[in-house]
Amino acid sequence: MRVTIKEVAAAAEVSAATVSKVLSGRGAYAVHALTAERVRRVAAELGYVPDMAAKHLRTRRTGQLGVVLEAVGASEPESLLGAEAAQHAAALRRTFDGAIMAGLSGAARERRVPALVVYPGGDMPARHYLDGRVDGLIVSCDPLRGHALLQALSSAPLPLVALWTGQAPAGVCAVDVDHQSGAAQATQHLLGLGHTRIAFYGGGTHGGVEHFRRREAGYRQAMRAAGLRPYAAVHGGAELVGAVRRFQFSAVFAETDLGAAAAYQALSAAGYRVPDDLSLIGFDDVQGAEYIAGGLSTVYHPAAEMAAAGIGLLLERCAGRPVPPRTQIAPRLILRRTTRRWSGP
Amino acid sequence: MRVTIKEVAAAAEVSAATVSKVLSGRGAYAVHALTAERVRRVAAELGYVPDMAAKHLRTRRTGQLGVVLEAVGASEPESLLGAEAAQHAAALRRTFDGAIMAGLSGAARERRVPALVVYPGGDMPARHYLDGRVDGLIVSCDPLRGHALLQALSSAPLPLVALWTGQAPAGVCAVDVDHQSGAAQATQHLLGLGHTRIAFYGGGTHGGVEHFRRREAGYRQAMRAAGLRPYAAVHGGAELVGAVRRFQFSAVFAETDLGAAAAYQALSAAGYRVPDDLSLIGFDDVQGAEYIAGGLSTVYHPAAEMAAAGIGLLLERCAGRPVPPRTQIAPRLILRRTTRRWSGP
DNA sequence: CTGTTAGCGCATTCAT
DNA sequence: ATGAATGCGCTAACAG
Repeated sequence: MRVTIKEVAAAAEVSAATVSKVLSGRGAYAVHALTAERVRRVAAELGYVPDMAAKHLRTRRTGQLGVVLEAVGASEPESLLGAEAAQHAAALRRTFDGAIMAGLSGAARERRVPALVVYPGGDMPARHYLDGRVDGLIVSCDPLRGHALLQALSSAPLPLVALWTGQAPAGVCAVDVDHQSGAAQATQHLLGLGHTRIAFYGGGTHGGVEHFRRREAGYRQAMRAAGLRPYAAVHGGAELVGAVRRFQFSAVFAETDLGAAAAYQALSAAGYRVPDDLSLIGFDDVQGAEYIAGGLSTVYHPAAEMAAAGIGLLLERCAGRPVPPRTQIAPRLILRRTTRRWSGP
Repeated sequence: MRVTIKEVAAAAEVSAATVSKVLSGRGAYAVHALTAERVRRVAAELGYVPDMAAKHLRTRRTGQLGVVLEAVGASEPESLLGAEAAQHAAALRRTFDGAIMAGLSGAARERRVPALVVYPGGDMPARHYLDGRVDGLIVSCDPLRGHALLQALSSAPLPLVALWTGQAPAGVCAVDVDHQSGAAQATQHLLGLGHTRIAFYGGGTHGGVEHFRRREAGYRQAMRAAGLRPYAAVHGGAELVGAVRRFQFSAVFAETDLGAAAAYQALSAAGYRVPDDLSLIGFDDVQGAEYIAGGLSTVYHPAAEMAAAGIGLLLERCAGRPVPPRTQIAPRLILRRTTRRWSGP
């Protein structure tokens, strides 16, 4: 059987309350230094480990955070996305969920809060997060879906932080990557290289998704800021090749790295060289980006940083402190070998 | 305040004990059908949610599983791997952690067990998993490290399942991908295509790592089974090009997809065409593999399936049932466009 | 500074 | 078939 606080108390010849004060009180209670020292020593000798279940019951706090990963383990993506896009999206989401977990890991470990990963199953309503298991919830929304899950969860009287979204329900703290700024940075880099005829490659299946809309908005914003008229998004390899011919594009900004890889394949097949004939830049810095098109320049997608920020915010909220309702994490440019100064036609 | 079992009891005009029997007893107690029905209805009306902390304290079981991700959030990889390899490894691990989480997700959600993700921090010894938070532990070992963590954890009197390893300490259930079989499949595929001069590309920084050793073993096994003498592993782009010249290789099996991407770059730069001059096959099916070398044929790495199997095994152990000490998950070949029948020199 | 008392919400005897 | 009593291990008041 496990050793309890009582046994420690007996061995240290103090009361259980004193042991509790020493071992768990945040210094709020005054205990004689020698007594405290003795208690600690005895506890260590006995291998005492406080029982969390009992502590939780008493304090009504678990110190655990719930992580709701909408993306990972999503069950019916096909119906929303179409089969081929679904496979694509699944791989991407896994990657980002990995980054999310990494970000949570760093932040949560630093602060010593375990994260309880709960999965939004069909029949697992919001109430199930209210069973006293967690002190707060961090929700990694699937940008490819709506906000239904978030909506459902937001009715819960728990501190809530939403990841991957800029527009959370009232009372929910939203954290997102600043897609627009990232896209603007990419476009500005191309502009700074002397390109003016810059294509935006994207807008296909993802059409209505917030993130991709904002990437396109970043492109348009940067173009306009440079006094240029943005081009309409082009999607599909054949269409891109056609558009390059028609508009004499000297650069392509693809809304994702995988899009950039597809663009590169189409362009190469059509005889264009990157970066000699065309500069190419992506978004995400996915694993392997270094091998796309001989080393894809891209925008690093700070998913892990976003997750870490989310944990920080959630803990603030759990502590009852106010937090900003919206936070944006800025991506940054990663320059490799697919962009080059424009040297004329 | 939350509604407790007592309030439900009062509203349903029964005792708290009866409510407990109805709502949580596994049918072991006899309760009149009508009473039970009334209790359930009242509970639903009141929005009663059982308090987990209290339940855990009473039953000494949490229904939660601990997930220890050694890879994600690993803190000092550089010292073990060297800087450039570390970056490489970090990206890879994030991907696989994503897959792990996806696998856990599917399995755990299905069985309605939340997973508590805990991070192996420097000062978080095995005892910390013994505080009654979890019923069992699933440990995703970092193949690039040793078994130190697993060793430390295995002293805990908790059901333990180790992922990513074939050689767990006694009493620990080990689950791994069958790297050797995967590598043998890849090599056999090449052999079936008529290739006999097949290079194994790998063995660099990863030299001593179990997984990569087993991939090489798979290659050697398949070669020998075909009556051929395996070649020594070659590592590095320049070395590969030299070896291709010297040994007249017609095919290359790379121990990882990223290795295949690097091999492809070196080979292309040296004027070799894939698959016209050389067939190429990788291992992992990483995200973007479809864009490597125009569509890399590779071995799918069933990380998610492994994780799912691990959860299943852990739950069996938690239930006290016996489980096989070792489980191997078979990878499968994914054929894309980098392998071709050998048509002579 | 320390000990005593009193639950937290629930599941489980044992009566009835 | 149901209810009263008991305690899981711990912490928070309060009294000394």
